[in-house]
Amino acid sequence: MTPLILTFVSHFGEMGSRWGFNRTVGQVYALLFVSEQPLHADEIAEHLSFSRSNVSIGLKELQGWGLIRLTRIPGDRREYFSSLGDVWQIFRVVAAERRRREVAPTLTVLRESLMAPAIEPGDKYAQERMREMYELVDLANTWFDDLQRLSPESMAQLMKMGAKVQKLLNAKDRLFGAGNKKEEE
Amino acid sequence: MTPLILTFVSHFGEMGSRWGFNRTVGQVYALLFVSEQPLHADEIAEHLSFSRSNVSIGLKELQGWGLIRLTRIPGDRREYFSSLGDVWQIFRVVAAERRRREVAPTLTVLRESLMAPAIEPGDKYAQERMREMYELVDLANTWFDDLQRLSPESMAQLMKMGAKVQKLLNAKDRLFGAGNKKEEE
DNA sequence: TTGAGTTTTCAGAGATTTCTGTAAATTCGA
DNA sequence: TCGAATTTACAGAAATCTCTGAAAACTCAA
Repeated sequence: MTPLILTFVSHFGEMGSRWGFNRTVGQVYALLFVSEQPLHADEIAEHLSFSRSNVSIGLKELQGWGLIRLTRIPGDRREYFSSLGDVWQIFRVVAAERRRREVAPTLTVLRESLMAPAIEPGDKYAQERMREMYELVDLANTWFDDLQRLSPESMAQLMKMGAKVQKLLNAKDRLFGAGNKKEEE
Repeated sequence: MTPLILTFVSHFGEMGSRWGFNRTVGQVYALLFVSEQPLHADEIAEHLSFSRSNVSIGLKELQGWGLIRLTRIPGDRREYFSSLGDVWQIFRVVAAERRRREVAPTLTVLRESLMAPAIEPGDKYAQERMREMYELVDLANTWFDDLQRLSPESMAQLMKMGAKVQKLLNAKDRLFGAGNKKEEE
């Protein structure tokens, strides 16, 4: 590995834990991301100085995330892996997976807590706060889910607009009427 | 603690690790979030069966995040804490903090790697991939930063619109011309 | 300034997560 | 079916993270 790649790979190892996977997984992914050719497990283990089995587990997890692709090379029995090609697709996969792991369970608990009867004193206030949280998280979650259906081009356009989207919303209100809830939902 | 609150608090403990803080911190925050009155450290320690010092550290971290507020009650020397009132504000704080902790360091490493000369074979390809990643992460990061300046009302309006924002973008292009890059950047 | 009430610090115990090496399982050509 | 190449499972070692209890530090009224 070149020093340039080493820096990148190490950083991804450190950040990995913040992103929901461990150091090994982060480094394996980073290495595949910047590799022009697909790599097999032994190459990866050697480059990163990890045990072969550790790499094996990491590769399995990355396949679980859907972030790497298995490639077979004719005449070679080993399994070769490469990263997903398009960064937008990676973005989508990671966002979807994090929603599934971080957000969905919380929504379930909140929903169940809101359905439960408020028996003891304090429950009613607690449920009010939980409802606020539920509504916001649900809204944001659905929104991201919607957005990821947009093409990369549309996403980029929207993002570049940044807060100017506000102006567009105002313009829309002027044109079509702000009070028309049907239009919005 | 009532069973309802207990469920909520436990869940936040479990999820805490996914959200960048540990079980103690998650539970302390959850408890404060659903408490009508501010609580002091001993109450929290007793409710959650944590050691007093553990709670102290947790409270400090939450103050670091800016998620709780210290309230002094006249005639009582103890420090009382309460959660931020508005869920939108909480959302903003958490999003900003995660960008700072998770995204900013990655952008720095990527930027530095892109500035470095590509010496060895493979570096050039690696830098190409890093550039793609940098551009996307930077764009998304700036976008979130922009968005959080919107009022909760505007945010809610935007979110409820979901993918329909696409239509608005198309309408804008028809009205003002799609090729006008100046408008978009 | 004192001292009771309160908060913070921190070393080490305990728990959890990560990683390795070995062994078992799988795959596939012959 | 056999056996060589490869992948996977898993028990325990190593590393890391979390939590506690005791003691130090701080705060404020008297």
